[in-house]
Amino acid sequence: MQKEVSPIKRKRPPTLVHVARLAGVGIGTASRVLNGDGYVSEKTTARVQAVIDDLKYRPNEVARSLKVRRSRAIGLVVPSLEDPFTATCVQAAQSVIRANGALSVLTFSEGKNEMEIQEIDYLVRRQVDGILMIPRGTQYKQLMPALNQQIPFVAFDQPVPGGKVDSILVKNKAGAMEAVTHLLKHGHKHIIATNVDSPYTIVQRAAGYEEVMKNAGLTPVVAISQPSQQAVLEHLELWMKRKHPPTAIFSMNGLTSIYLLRALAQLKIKVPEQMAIVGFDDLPFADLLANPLTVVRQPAAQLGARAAELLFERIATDTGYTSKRVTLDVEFVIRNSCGCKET
Amino acid sequence: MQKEVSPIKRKRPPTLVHVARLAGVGIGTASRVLNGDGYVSEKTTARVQAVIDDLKYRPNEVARSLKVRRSRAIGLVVPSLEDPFTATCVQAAQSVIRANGALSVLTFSEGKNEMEIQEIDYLVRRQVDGILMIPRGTQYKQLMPALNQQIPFVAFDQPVPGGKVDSILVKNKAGAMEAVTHLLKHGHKHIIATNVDSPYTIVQRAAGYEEVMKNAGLTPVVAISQPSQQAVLEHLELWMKRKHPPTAIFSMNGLTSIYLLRALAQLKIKVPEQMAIVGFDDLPFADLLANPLTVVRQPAAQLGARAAELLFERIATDTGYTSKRVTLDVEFVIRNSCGCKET
DNA sequence: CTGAAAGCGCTAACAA
DNA sequence: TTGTTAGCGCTTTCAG
Repeated sequence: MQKEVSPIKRKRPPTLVHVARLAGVGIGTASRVLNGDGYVSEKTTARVQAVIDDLKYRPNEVARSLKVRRSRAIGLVVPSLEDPFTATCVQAAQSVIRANGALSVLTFSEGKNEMEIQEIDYLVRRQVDGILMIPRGTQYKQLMPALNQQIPFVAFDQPVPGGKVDSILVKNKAGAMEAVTHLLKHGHKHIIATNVDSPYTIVQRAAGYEEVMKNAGLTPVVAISQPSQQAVLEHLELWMKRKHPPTAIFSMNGLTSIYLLRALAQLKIKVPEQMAIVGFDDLPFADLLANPLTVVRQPAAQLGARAAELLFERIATDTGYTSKRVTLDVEFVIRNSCGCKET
Repeated sequence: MQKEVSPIKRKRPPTLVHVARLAGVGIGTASRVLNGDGYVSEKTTARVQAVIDDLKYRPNEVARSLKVRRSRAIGLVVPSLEDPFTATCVQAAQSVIRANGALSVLTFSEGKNEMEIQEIDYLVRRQVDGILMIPRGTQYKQLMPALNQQIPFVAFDQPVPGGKVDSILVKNKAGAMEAVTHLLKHGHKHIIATNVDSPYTIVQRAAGYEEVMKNAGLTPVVAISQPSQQAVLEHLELWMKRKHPPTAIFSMNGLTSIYLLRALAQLKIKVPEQMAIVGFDDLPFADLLANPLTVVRQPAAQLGARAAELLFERIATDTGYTSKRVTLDVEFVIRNSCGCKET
């Protein structure tokens, strides 16, 4: 008899063997009624089922996973839940994961490259059936070794550069162009684009901004600050001291918009009279802000859901790695920080 | 030889057996170097390690879990990530879970009782080592059968009524009392308390409200609306038509505050001049709102972290079920929706 | 120090 | 239809 070593003294839960014995059938038969497949006579089924109910038997999914070499678990790695945008994506992804009978294993990368690979590695050891991730710097060459067991993978929000990886993205550049064009219509000449960080999506948005500015014969200015309230404030003060201070700002993500709005309030710069703002990424209660923000809204829920769906498709067909790219439309939501009257 | 049945055609990743064979050692020895325990000579260790690196071998955690009967996974069930409060709790809990070398399995109950039990049942089958949950109606009698394998369990934000369950809570009643007392100081006589839902926490807050009102010789009015913008608006319209319309509202949770602020804006009721507001639960950008909200702030991150810590403590000591209750302090944050000048 | 062997709980042949 | 058997990949005695 095996001696109990762990500090866990609880008695062991019933197994299929117990069920089979009590029902007076073979373990194979018990398994069959459990899974509802194979041929089992009605009476046997009933008898086994009775024992299962009686014992409150719960099949051990870990054992099942080991045997069938599929865990029915999906790994989900995102930078953090701080950004409501991410929370929405995760929630939507989890719904489709759960609907597929799988469970989602949630992990955070803090947007750090090392953590991204480390977490993937961890998930691979846990034998997840697939991984969904918002990458923030992971390159194809780093991803592949981590995925050496050839686990289906889908990136969303940002792609993994350098190789064949499926990704679900939004129209970053087009959205940015629409935003900046709108500002142009309001007659602004000195528009700067800013952000607190500069991953892929921001680069795309900045490109859209630059293109529109150049086409209009204006000089684009992209300013990236440190991600802190203080840094954004200082940055803003500097800009205002210039010969031609900006009259409009294109804020390239949600968090940046927040910092900016605070900084503007501190410097008592009126929005939109003294400074027009258009942001990329909507905020939860943007309509209730002192300056209702005009934004390019990303379809966050759709993004997460589509990513999960694509992953399951890959798992089902086992198509190996492809580089399918789905690009979702964004929506321009006019409130009044851009100078438009509120509707 | 086993025929491959699943649609998965990928070749199987290396196992410990492969490692052992290639290193010319026994499988037990390979396992020992893998886990760094037991006595293994330096040279053997080196040899095995070399093969591991070479093969890019990744230990199969599922097999390990089955063998040692511990999964190093913690189940996390929350209503949804919609509320930023929950997102913060989850994020904090995940951090301590990950720091303990475990992974977190995230699941949503949508606040529905059936789903809560169903998800727990599911997690139990997956052999999680413990469960962390924000219960929304689950009773002790329902929880226990679901947990029949005696898995450590900690509730947070809300307790599980009717039995011995550890829980981490916040001072709902005291916080509410502070909020209402503050409103009283501003001279209000007609203060109503409202919410869009009425689970445990709200009942506690309402109790605090009622106590303060009664002590002040005033009549408490608790109004619960349907959880929709429209319903809240209609409710508000009705109140305003009364003989003595409220001059102040105690909004008992974050989402309700949002709905209320919108309704107030639509009816063009000025905050705080015509209507003072104090909310329970802070909002992410409450300071940037048109009416910076005075709130009772809950220590969301601490709540999630403490819950996870308590769970690991229970797992380590396997103390069985107790009914430890930790009650965290809340913080009263004065902005200006209550009538105070902004600082 | 190291190898062999016995399972963890379950599924999927394969016989009966 | 049903019972038996052989593992899934790993840890942990138990001998050597």
